[in-house]
Amino acid sequence: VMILRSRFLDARRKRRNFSKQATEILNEYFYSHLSNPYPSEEAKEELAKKCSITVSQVSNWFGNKRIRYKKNIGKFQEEANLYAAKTAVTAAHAVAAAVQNNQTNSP
Amino acid sequence: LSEDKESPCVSETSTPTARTFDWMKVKRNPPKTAKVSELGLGAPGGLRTNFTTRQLTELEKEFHFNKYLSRARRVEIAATLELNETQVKIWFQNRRMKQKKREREGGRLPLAPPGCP
DNA sequence: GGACTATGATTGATCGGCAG
DNA sequence: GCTGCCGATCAATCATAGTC
Repeated sequence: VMILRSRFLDARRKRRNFSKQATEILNEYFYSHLSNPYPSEEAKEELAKKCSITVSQVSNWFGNKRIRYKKNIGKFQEEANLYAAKTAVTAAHAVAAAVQNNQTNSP
Repeated sequence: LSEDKESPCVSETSTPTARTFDWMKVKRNPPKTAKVSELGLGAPGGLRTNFTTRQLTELEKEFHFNKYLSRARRVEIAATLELNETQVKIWFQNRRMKQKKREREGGRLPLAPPGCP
């Protein structure tokens, strides 16, 4: 068990946390699709663009998120409720806007 | 990009937030990388093998020469490095994907080379 | 200053689908 | 049928960033 974990790979792992807003966007998607948090390739590209990160990073984020979430659902409960409420509000606004728009131009 | 069919895979619990969906229950079968027979290596029977630096170096060298392995070559390498043919096969598979990923992501976006502490 | 946690990346191996 | 490959994902681990 010689600790040969050097793995000739060191300089590669210079991690940098994502920006607050990028994490915000990713979490919004994750919790609003909690029943199936598997973004399509297209969705990943869009998220990557919005977050200013690569598609691979989006994949890594979702991979880690899914695993860690199911590993300890309780720990994410608070976060889940937070984003659930957030998306509910935006959804309500969308509906309101749609209704308004429907009234203004209905034949 | 915002459609979402409330999938038919829910499995219970009333609280709207604590529902458990099928993806949360997915469990992978443990690796079969255990030749429990012979070799008293006390192999539990399902552990992610840690490749040694020597093995990785050799595999990498071979990959540089051939992206794909012939059956014969695979057998040869597996024997030399004391690995399963499957492990060698999988390693090459993963290595190819890794290569593709790097090429495709070759040079783009996020760039912040020098100092920024 | 170091223990402890959060988080992004890596990677051996699995899963489902397709081709030969 | 069976086997290899691909693409996506899993699951465990690594190494660093952040917190206290």
